[in-house]
Amino acid sequence: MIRVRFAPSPTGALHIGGAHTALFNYLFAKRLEGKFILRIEDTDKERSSKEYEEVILESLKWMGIEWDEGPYYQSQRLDLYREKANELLQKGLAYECFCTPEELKERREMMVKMGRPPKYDGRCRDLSEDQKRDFRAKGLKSVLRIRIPDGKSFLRDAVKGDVSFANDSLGGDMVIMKSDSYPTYNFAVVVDDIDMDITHVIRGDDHLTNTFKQMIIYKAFGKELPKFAHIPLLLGPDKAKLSKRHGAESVLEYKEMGYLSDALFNFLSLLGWTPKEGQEIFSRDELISMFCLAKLNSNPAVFDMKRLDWMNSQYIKNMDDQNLFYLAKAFYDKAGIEVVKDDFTLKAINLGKVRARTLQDLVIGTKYFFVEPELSAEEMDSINSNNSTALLLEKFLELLNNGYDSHMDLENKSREMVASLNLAFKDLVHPLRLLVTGMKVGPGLFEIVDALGKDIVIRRVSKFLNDA
RNA sequence: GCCUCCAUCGUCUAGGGGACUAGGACAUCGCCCUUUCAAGGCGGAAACAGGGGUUCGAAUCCCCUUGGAGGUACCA
Repeated sequence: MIRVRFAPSPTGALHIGGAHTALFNYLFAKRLEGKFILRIEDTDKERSSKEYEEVILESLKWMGIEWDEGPYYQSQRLDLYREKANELLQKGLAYECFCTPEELKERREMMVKMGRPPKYDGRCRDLSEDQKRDFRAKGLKSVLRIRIPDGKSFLRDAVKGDVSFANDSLGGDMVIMKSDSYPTYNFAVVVDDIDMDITHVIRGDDHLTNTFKQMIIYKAFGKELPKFAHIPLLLGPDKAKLSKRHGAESVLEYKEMGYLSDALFNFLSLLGWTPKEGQEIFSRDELISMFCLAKLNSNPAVFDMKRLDWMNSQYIKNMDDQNLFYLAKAFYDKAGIEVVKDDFTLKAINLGKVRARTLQDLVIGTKYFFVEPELSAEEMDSINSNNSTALLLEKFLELLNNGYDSHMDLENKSREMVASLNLAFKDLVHPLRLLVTGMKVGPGLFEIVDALGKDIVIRRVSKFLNDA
């Protein structure tokens, strides 16, 4: 049974990079009918918060990344880590260290200054019982460090291929239990991954060094390694690791901007992976059925908003009007526009969806269906500047009152009318559009008029004619 | 500094020794359509970082250089 995990730490919202990692874990698990486990890594007492944790769960749900097990909380598994750490202590594979953070920092800086790589010097490796007693008597708290053996470690990574790493450059014997008797990240991860029978660890490239540290811990426990897959990081336009500096980065922010979960899911899947040449739009099921770890790219990808916009617009324009309504409802609400699901609203959505990149765009582009447009003085002037406008509008209202079969029919009748007056068609269309929608751009005018209905159009046009 | 990873159009990528005149998509430009803006259709411009090898033959394999990224904590 394949078992993978996504293990965010609740020290911030779920960001796009995290979602990308979660997504690949999810696709992999689904493809091989395995389990996707969610684990909250909240061993940083200072920075972890319940709020962030909730945001992460909500983000995953919105993305449609459902977990099969968990969430497990590391903060509730402290006894296990202590027990396992003690095991290593008993075996002599770990030892107590009384160096203070200040001392360590000082020594590190010194080493860097001397042009040497910063590394713990192992001075507490072989303390005598007397020495330890002295330290404790002075009130010093100890951490537990694991001994890092000499030599080189080899990793067969599912996406990177073979990587080797000298244990010597791992930074010296590493801390596994902090002085507050909480486990460190690397230790808790390994204890949990072993305990939870994780078979494949799929995580960001930035963990590559951690993997080599963790391999030491696996070895200390005499456990088999899971398969590792380090997927490339997502980059911002400046090619640096995607972060807050690049603007929107949290998953929920994309939701609020009006991106569809399906579109983001699709878009993120194609960052670092090509399921099939010549196709860009894939359903979740297609992505799951085609997923293959070995086909992931090993080079990092830039997160391109323009491409996301395009993909989102594809999903919007191909979605049926009813479903789009359900998704857009929240955005109308937020804009203070009251909408109900009726033919009128669905027609508005149908006309608007072709030119919307986001749900926000859709709301802006269909607002005039629900709210009387307001024209600026400048726009009024532009309408008034042509002295045949009033005549054209009056004639148009007559046509409208006389009835028509379809928007095509109405358009033909309008063209004939304008031609009979020897005037230009655009002199009718542009002012009419502005009066009816308050905008200079949008769907076909006669489709709008038809969808809006006679009453609304007559009201908006007459208001202008009467004021003039 | 040291360690590790990475390197094809601006961006996402196809490519795993000859099918490459390097293909597709987004973005961009032009044209068509047209009452506008989109959408759609058609077309254009646009890349193998550089240098050495290996080979009859290299975008593809190896090495070096350069560039970029990540890591280097009692953070995760």
